Amino acid sequence: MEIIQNEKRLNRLMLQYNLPGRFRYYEEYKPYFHLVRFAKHEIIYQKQGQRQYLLFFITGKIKVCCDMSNGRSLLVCFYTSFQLLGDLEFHEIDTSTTTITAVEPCICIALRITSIRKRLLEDNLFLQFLSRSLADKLTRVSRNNSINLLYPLESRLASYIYQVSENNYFCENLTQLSELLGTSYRHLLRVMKEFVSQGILEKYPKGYVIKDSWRLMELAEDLYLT
Amino acid sequence: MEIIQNEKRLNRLMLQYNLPGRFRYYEEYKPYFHLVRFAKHEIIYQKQGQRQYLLFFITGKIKVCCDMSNGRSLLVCFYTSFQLLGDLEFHEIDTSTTTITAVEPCICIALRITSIRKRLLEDNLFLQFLSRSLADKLTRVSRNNSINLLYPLESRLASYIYQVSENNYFCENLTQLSELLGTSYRHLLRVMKEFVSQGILEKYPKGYVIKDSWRLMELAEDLYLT
DNA sequence: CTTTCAGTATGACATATGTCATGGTTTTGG
DNA sequence: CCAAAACCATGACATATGTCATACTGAAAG
Repeated sequence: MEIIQNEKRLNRLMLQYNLPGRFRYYEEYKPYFHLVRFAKHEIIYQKQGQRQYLLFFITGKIKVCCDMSNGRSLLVCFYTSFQLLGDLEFHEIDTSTTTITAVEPCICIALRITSIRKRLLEDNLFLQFLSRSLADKLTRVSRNNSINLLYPLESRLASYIYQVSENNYFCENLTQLSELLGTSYRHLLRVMKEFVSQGILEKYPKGYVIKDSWRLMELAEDLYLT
Repeated sequence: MEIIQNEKRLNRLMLQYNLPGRFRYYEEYKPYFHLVRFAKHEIIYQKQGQRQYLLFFITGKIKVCCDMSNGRSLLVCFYTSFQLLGDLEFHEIDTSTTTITAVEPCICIALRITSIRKRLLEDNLFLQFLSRSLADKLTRVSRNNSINLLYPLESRLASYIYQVSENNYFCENLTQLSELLGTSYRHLLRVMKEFVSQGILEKYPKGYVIKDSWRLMELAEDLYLT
């Protein structure tokens, strides 16, 4: 996380995304807002520890994964538009460990909450926002789960590739990806090959090129969508 | 939903479950609290419409299902201990439609919110509670999803049977159940048969008897747990 | 430069699950 | 009481997915 020293831009963004309207005591918190940037692949949130910040995700793309007790990690969803991050962690629930990673460079507004946490608990505008954010996520996650259960790997993989690719180029560690999608490496490879033979992807020594972006989207079945 | 006219019991339960401590303006809401009972199999929450109540689930057992756009319905989880119901609906999100059914007779405290909704939005104690409740659910649902993805139907079915059975007797509409578990009727039958052949269940003309409750629990893998 | 290791790739086989056809049984509406 | 509908049951076959063994490759470490 790199802090961007640009007061003007910070203020512009805060207005643009209506941050003042989301806090009753906005003025009090003002000194604790910072404009920050995350590099591609940088980890934004992980486990405990990182709880000193609440993040307002502004632009870029992030990937949310759920860390399992057996050490595995499963994809939950992607976000590409305004979101509150750290809402779960705000409640200091330890049983949940999600890891949020920047898929593309991201701009966020960070609110350092260590010293204002107590005050935020009295801020009903903020609490409404927090609660609404959680409600939205719950809705989304429930829906995604159902789709996960109902559709084959093909859909999840198509959606994943569609979302993380840049310039129609897809290149990721497939071993890790199989973990993320909750499947076996073997099977992942099979489906990748299937995509290739269907002319959706084309294999290169390093990574794949998307040849039929439209078809990929069709297969994705609205999964993991933002 | 049947209202139980028993002021004394209502007050006792409200104290026991610390309802006064969950609202800043508790006294204002007092006239809107009611003690209610749901019969076994009665629908507690469904779609829109039912939003005039917030429910504090006290005793019994309930089943939460997610209604899909294609008309299907998928099991989300069970609850057997204190829970807030209607938190999602409180935010008036239409995309989410969950149905909550009483698996066993239930006692709840209903709070009629039609006239106090606005006031509740200013009640930061309540908002904290609401938000915390949503955070817990989100955590749980994420976890269950992952398990769903990682374990075979066997686990989900075992957990389901374990939870809805009474006196070691299990008797439900298997066609509906297959829908609920996101699988095919055929496959459900197969696994049921498997349980029988393993001596976990015993088939009777009407329903099944659990012979090996312990094994069933083992198979359940902590799924759908409360 | 060689060894090691992580990542890639593939075949063979097993298991989990879905689909379809078909028939039996029970419930229910008339 | 009969017919229709809903539910239960099972076989055959297809597809989705997992497991294991094995081998190749390129990059990192010594």
